[in-house]
Amino acid sequence: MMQRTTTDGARAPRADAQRNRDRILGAAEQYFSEHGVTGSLDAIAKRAGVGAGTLYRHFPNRESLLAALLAARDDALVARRDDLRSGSVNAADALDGWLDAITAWAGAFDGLPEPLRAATATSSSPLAMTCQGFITTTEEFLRAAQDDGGARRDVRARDLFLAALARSWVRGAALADDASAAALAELTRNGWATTSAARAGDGR
Amino acid sequence: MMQRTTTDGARAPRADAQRNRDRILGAAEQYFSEHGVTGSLDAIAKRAGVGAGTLYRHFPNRESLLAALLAARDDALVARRDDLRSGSVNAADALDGWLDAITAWAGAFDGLPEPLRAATATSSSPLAMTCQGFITTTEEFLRAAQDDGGARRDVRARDLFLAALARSWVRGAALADDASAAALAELTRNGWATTSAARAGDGR
DNA sequence: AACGATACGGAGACACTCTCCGCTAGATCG
DNA sequence: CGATCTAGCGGAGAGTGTCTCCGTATCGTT
Repeated sequence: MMQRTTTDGARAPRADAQRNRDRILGAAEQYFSEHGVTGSLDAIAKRAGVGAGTLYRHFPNRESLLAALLAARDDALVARRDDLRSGSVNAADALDGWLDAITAWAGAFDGLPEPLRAATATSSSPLAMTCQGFITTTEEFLRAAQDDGGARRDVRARDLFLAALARSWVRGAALADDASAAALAELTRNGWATTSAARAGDGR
Repeated sequence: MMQRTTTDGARAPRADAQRNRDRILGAAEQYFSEHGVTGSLDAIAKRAGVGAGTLYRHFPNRESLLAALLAARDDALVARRDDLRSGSVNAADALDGWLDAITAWAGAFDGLPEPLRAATATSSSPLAMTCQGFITTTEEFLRAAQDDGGARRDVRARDLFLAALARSWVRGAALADDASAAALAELTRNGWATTSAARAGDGR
């Protein structure tokens, strides 16, 4: 019998490898939830019942582990995007909803915004692709809102993405009570949305 | 001869202690500038030519070292505050200038916004007092701008402070080119300003 | 059953934080 | 100017975490 191959010609993964990978992801999900994204990787390996070497072979560094973890959640965000695309009467509301979704997503684990920001900068991290994708989606929503007259023309999607990340980052501060979260959400929306006289001034 | 005492009766610090303290601060300033605020404390001790114990006696943890470092810069920020208080025609511009000053201040070292945010949350850190002071000042500027009709009434000083910190945090991302910094500045201002005052005058 | 290929595990090298305590060297007093 | 008292020094080392290396176990195939 021929060995099973993946579509791109690589050999199928060994059964135990797949099992370990899943265990690690499960343990990591749990551990990061409890201790934030800076929790000990060795502790995750131990919790998963594998050696440190196994963990690092599957995920060479913290970022790639994080990326794998987030990949599982991508679906939810993509679904949200589709919901917003089809279900919103108002392009500005859709953009707003999308930015909220990103903010929530970036708050999945304590301390997550930091590596996400770093990834957005380096573009050579496993997280970078994910971020880039979401920036692109943000671009679509933004353009629609702009064409609709609901968003200022001098705003860039990348900056809105960063602002969403930043909101999530601030939220990590215990001080940022719920009121702060809401306040910053509104602050941000006021920042990009057009109001009656939307003649944006020159930025000085 | 009487021993020199400080005003509150404590004994004057020993000469070498003072010298070492200064050396540590100098080395830390340099090291943090080069490596960001997460740089190795032991390396700072070595660069300062003192033992690790000496460093930790003077500054029990990273935050207190940071706080001492920032205290030296407080003067500049206070001066800026006074400038803005007296020299601004427009209360909104003054607030804007103050928030810019805070953003710049929080960007003194790479990674500084993170401990500042944490300090703002815990209120039991040496950095917390500094932050609290600046929030209070922000409150003054904000109130003036609100009374002047230049800032929305539903904005809180604390949130503006956090937003300034967040801007500084985003700036740490290499991706955040200069355009992003300016864009976020404007985004923020549009967020809190009333529409009539949204257009920045000579905000400096 | 036998044999590669693949993956496992955990010891250990290295880095960093922070403490402990014997000793040094300022400060003060006679 | 010693003598003495003690604040302050330094660095070894314990604890924790990251990440690698390689002998060994296991999988999948023939």
